[in-house]
Amino acid sequence: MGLDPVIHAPVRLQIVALLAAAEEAEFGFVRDQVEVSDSVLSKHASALEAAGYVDIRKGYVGKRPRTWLKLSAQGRQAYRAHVAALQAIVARSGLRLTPE
Amino acid sequence: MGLDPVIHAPVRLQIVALLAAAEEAEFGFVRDQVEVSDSVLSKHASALEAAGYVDIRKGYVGKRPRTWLKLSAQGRQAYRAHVAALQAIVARSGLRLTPE
DNA sequence: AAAGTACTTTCCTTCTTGGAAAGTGAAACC
DNA sequence: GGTTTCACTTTCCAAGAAGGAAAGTACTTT
Repeated sequence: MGLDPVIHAPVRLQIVALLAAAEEAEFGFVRDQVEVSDSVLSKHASALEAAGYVDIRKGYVGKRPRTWLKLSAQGRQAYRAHVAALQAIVARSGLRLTPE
Repeated sequence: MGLDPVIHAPVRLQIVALLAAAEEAEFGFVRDQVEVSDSVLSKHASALEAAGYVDIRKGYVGKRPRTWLKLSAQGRQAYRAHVAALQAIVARSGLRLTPE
């Protein structure tokens, strides 16, 4: 039916949509935007990485560790396909998922 | 975050979107469109009814029993809100969930 | 009486999630 | 040097969701 089970969970949809908008996002930024705990984001990020949808990069800001997340090409494509599937479902109802 | 957990599950989203398009739909029609078994549709329909989102009407066609499902006003509103929430999330990514 | 129709319910097993808390490794503080 | 803190990660656990299979229900049809 086209919906991607890896992306469909509410938290993951939010993470992926957020990442789709940016090149890369910091772990802490995503955590705050999506409003989840460290552990929950960490788990979802790992799951998305395992699926090949997200690349996790570790580095430093000054001397402090920092983690960045970004959508892989595969993740971007999967997200687009997922949104298209949502669109197809919602379009059946006559709604358009478009603002205003 | 606005997504309605009752509606969000893939099968339920499909059911609700389908019902949103019509006045009423027959059980068998919905089952075939959504491609689930009798038991799965029956359970989801009951869950949606318990949430107050769907009205289940039983009647006959000739002498054979038949069940119709329809979105309640509350269900329609919840669906609209859910779609708006999806829209809000997806819009962040720059996508629009609009066809073409 | 037996079989079929149109679902409904129960049973059971699996998957997913989330919160809480402990763990890790490096850096900063006293 | 020992203790905290920071930035996550992992483990533990308990709860809820979901689906398939199969049995059940209430009639009707053959």
